[in-house]
Amino acid sequence: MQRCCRVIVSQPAVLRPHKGNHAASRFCTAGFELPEWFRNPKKDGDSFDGDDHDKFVLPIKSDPVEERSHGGSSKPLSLRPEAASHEDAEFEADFDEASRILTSCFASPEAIVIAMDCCPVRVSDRMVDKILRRFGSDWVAAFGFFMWAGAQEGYCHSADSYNSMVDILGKFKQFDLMWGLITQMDEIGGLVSLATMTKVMRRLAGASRWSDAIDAFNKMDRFGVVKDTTAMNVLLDTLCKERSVKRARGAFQELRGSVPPDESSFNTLVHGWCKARMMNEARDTMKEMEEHGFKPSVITYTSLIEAYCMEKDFQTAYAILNEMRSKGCPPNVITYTIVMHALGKDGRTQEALDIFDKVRRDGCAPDASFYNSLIYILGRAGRLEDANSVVDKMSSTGVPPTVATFNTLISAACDHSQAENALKMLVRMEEQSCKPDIKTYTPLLKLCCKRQWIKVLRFLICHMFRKDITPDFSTYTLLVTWLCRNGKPAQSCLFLEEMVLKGFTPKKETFDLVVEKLDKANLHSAKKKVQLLTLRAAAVKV
DNA sequence: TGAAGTTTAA
Repeated sequence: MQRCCRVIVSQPAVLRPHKGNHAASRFCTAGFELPEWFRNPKKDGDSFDGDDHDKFVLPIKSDPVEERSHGGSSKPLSLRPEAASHEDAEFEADFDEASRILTSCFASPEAIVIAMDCCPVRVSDRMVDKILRRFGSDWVAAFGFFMWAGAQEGYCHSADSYNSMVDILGKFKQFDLMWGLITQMDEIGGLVSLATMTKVMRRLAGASRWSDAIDAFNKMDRFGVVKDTTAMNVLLDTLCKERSVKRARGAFQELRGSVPPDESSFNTLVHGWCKARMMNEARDTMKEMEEHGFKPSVITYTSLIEAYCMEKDFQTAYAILNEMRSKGCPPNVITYTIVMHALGKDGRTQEALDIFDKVRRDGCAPDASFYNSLIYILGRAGRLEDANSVVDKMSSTGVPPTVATFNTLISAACDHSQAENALKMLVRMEEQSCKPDIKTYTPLLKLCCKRQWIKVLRFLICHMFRKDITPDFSTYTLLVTWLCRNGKPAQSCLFLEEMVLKGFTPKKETFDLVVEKLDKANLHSAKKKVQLLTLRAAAVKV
């Protein structure tokens, strides 16, 4: 078992929110306005880069730039909108306190339990849910809190909380701990459900432990979860999505005697073959499907079309579209989205836009994903104005923009160096109560690294934290590598440290790059630190 | 997150 995987090293304050939350408040006001220094980066000699070349920490006491932009008012900015009620205020205060403790560095979940014992935080389902969401990328913190909460008098974890925790442990490959939790859920009685086992199977397969995923399916009736068609389909889908369609077929052949397949079982397999570009097998499965009395549906054909689109074989894709129409199984928005998107990606912009007319001719209503794809294509083609006007069209046709809409626009703006427009989009999201996700920030973070806008970067990370979004593995990798490549090895190093502390294992190339750049910059002590981290990360991996 | 589609990214 791998409990004490974290080591105590000095905490890089890259994401340190304690005191932290309050530091965040200076950046992230309730209404979220762009700071003055962002709008006028060069004013008063202030640049995006700003200060803090090596000390890349959140401002704790005061930030003159921020104060200036708010008229130097001494009133501290509030962290969040006024709490709706007294209970809400108490909840938020407790949440901040728990969050503060969890953000300190602990060697093990047990150490967190001890630390938490000294604090008077009130536990509730809501609290556990929010903590697990915020610390979903820090399994030691999440699990420590979870254990502590479970031991509080008068409180029992809900099945949902258990499931979230199972998922987090699985995400970090803490499979022993994960199974321990499942046993606990089973002992309490009736808490293990298909939802739980779905997470288990997906995380195991995601870690390339396909046979363990199949074993998990096989033994799930021991926990009172029925091995029915729905459950089998989850297993098949998991194996297909996690790069093992052959194992999916194997499992299917073994199970079909005891579990009756349905239309989705076959569609799942067809899709699996298509994703693996094994078209003969896909066609064979379609035949088999018909022998079982299931006619191939829009879903089946759409999978085929997608595979041909990925191959850029648009001729065949068009031929299948016609075949579908003639067979009385007309394509739908999803089918068209796939074709349009692939055309756009291939640079065939006009042909892609023609699909829009086809959709209307076929009388099928565009949905948000379809529009999002259209926006993506326009953005890629540099037609940002047009892309923005699609959003207006969406709203006018009763299809509200989604996170992906904004993310696509932000990404397009960043790609065309329109940083301010991208940032304004964040404001628009806030205005429209559209919750950002990690994909919202990635292009912005990358742009900041490229431009060496350390201050904006810090601002964004703060903003993310307030939204309960923490960098994932690829975001950390992006931050580390792009900062390194752009002459900010010291800051890059801090993110690398943070990344390891959160339980992520950076790739060897990432370490090598940082060491190389630190060396070139004569930052020897930082280099030594990174070399130590490399060893520790390797130890964690075992 | 999951029987098909959109946004990040090396």
